Amino acid sequence: MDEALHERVRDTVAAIPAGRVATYGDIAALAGAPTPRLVGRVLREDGGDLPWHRVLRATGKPADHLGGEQLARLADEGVPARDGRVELGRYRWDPR
DNA sequence: TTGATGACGCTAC
DNA sequence: AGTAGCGCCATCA
Repeated sequence: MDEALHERVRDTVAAIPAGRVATYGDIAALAGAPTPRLVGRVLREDGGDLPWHRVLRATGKPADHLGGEQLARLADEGVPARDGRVELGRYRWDPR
């Protein structure tokens, strides 16, 4: 198991500022994960202590099992959702 | 070891 | 714009 990578992903997700969102692909690229699927796996295991609600798919849509829970949290942080979809082009986290 | 599954992404239709 | 198919890597049966 790559605990280093595991921790790297967690750190990256935790680095997402409030009011901003990031895609699984972005997290994978920043954390150096081989595939975005690994990001989802990490969130599934240790997502309890992480702002997982700021992580969306490339389409700007949250994961299916999350329901409106994620959208509600984002809206509370100032990220409005349009028809269950967030405007990535505007709220996408840019780690410049 | 092979096959199937999954908090996904990209391309094609 | 929405749906479908294939690829991706790690874990489990």
